[in-house]
Amino acid sequence: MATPFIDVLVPVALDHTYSYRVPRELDLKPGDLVAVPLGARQVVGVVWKDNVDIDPRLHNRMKDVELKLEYAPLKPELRKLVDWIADYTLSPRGMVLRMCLRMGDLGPAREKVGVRLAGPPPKRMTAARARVLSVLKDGITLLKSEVAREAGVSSGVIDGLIDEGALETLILPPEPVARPPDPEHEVPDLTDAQARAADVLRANVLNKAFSVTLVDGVTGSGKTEVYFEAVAAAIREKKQTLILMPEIALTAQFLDRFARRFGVRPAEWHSEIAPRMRARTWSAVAAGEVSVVVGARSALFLPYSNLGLIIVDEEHDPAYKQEDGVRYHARDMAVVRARETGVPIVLASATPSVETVVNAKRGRYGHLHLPERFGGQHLPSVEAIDLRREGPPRGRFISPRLAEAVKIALERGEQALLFLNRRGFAPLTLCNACGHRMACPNCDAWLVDHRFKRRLVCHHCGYSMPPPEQCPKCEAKGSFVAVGPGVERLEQEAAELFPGARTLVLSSDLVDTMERLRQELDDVAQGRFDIVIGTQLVAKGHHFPKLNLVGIVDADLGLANGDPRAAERTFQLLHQVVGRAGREEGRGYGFLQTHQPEHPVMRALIAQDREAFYSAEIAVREAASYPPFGRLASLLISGADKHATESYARKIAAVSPIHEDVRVLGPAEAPLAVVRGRFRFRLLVKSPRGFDLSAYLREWMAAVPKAKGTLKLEVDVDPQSFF
DNA sequence: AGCACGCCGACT
DNA sequence: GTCGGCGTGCTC
Repeated sequence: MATPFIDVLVPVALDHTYSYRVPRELDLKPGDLVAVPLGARQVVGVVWKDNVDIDPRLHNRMKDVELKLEYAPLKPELRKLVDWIADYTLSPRGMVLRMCLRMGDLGPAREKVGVRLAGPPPKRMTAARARVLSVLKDGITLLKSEVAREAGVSSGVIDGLIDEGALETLILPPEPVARPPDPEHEVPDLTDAQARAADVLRANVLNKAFSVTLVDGVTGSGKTEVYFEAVAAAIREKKQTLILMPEIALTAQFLDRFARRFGVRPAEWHSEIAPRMRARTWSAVAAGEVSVVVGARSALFLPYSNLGLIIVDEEHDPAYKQEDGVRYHARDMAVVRARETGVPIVLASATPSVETVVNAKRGRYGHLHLPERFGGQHLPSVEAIDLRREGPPRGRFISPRLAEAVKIALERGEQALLFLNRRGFAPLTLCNACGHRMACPNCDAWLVDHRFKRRLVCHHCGYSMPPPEQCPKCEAKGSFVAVGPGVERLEQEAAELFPGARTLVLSSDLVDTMERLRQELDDVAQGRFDIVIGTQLVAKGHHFPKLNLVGIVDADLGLANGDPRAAERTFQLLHQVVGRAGREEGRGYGFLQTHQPEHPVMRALIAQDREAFYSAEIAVREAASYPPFGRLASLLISGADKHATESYARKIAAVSPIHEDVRVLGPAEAPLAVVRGRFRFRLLVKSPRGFDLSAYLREWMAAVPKAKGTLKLEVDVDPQSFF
């Protein structure tokens, strides 16, 4: 029986559901997708509750459900996830639902028209017509455009043949979003350690219950091969698998790797999928027609009809944290989704996050360790170059020892990678006459000199200006000097040190399309360059068979910023970069240029003693009650006026609920005190592990005066970045 | 007067 | 998030 009233959650910034009347002819149940009027518009929402009681005061305001959409209803597990994430992150439930409903526009499906032979050949035969008929011989059906291309004729020739009745047209069914993967397509030979790990994961999949397993192994140890066996098991069980990847830049080559193992590419999901494909993928996932989805964090919110396994690749990657809108960590929410759905989840990384390592040590997560590189490869040997004793000459950034090592590598016909996580030419432009530093007018940051683009650029707000002819302060002409290195400057230095070497700079601001980047990475892999100078971009994915030497130009960069996760991030990044060396031929070498070779991060990298780093870092976290030994939340208060912002921040701090377990620190100026012309203050909330920080924050937020004017308050539970 | 723009509150 | 209402201030 149709219920008279239902509650609908709409994808807008509202935490509460709205009630609607149900027209007699509609039968609606929780999870159903409906179109409802909202203000002047119509939106797609989801029935959250049926048979609801209505506040009589609402009766004259209530509207009717417009229609029910022909999609599978959102399952209870996904609706629970929406509620859970909204509750945890203090976001409006409607905004979390919105992430589930980003399904693009299905619109009227564009029909693909195929043609095939029919009836007698045409009366007048021409060479062009004969070619068309021969392309279509044996009665095969091809797309009109394919026939035109293969026969080398214009579509007019084909249309003519259709008009005469020699060909007939038919509407082709749309290509499926993804063909079914074949779990037996190319079963790999696994080492003993890999096979044992694969057995455990397969058993977890067959067990069909919630479990978390860390698969932990150095680059090249075959983590992917191992978890592919779990995926194969899920496919055999007719269950869907979600494989989360930190960035879309990585998915392209991953899809090929998947295709080698399973014979077909999986479905793909990220922000750059075109609307029509999005819509088709969304409904295919909901209908259970897709068995494996590879995607960025938003793929977590797809309406899987039959989810049986989740994989989080590179689980430590900071890109999993969404920093705007709903602030959630996709790895953590994936664990929640696995729990809500009752399925296994695999976290894979060569350098797992400290949180995950601690969970594994405590026995909450299973732990599979893959100790060795595949095919007997060795890990690169790593040495420190102490910049205090053997640094480069003034104004140079490549030390003599590193330069020598690069020369030797080049003589051997090997490639070298110089890693510097800094875009542009120089991070600071300084007037030699008066000491003036070129700063961003909108942010608390220096302008970065980008010589290729001939501009000074702010990396926080995008402001840019041409390099000034004269100092804006003392008006001296030609007095500016570049201070510090960026990748562009390294290229200049490399050109002087290694004349004749073919050098490529890889940096996100120099790449315009993913296609181009892929091409360049491929060129490197093919050995068309001798020296690669790169930022973060080169840390991931692609492997370069001829690369044997990695030089970290400034290993200390990133350690100095006072972020509690700085050491972990630096370790993960440098480990990953150094791991680029020697993956295929010979033994790789890594050099760390550092001012602090005794730092635990450097020591662990040099001794190849990962465990030493984790124990040191875990001890630091435990002593400071930092995550995972305590919990953090950050409140960022920003506004156009410094005093108004600070006083609002103080008001917020003043109404924080008193709780013996909770400490509220601040307000203090945020590390980047001004961004995009907005002043920023921060409050930090510390609580013990296991404390319900969300409930505490909700109680607090209820007492906070509403932000007026340009003031803004953002809450971040489990913040990852402290800028 | 007519309208562009920004701020606010409501949206069942 | 998005729209409309309303006030402010500027232009034809």
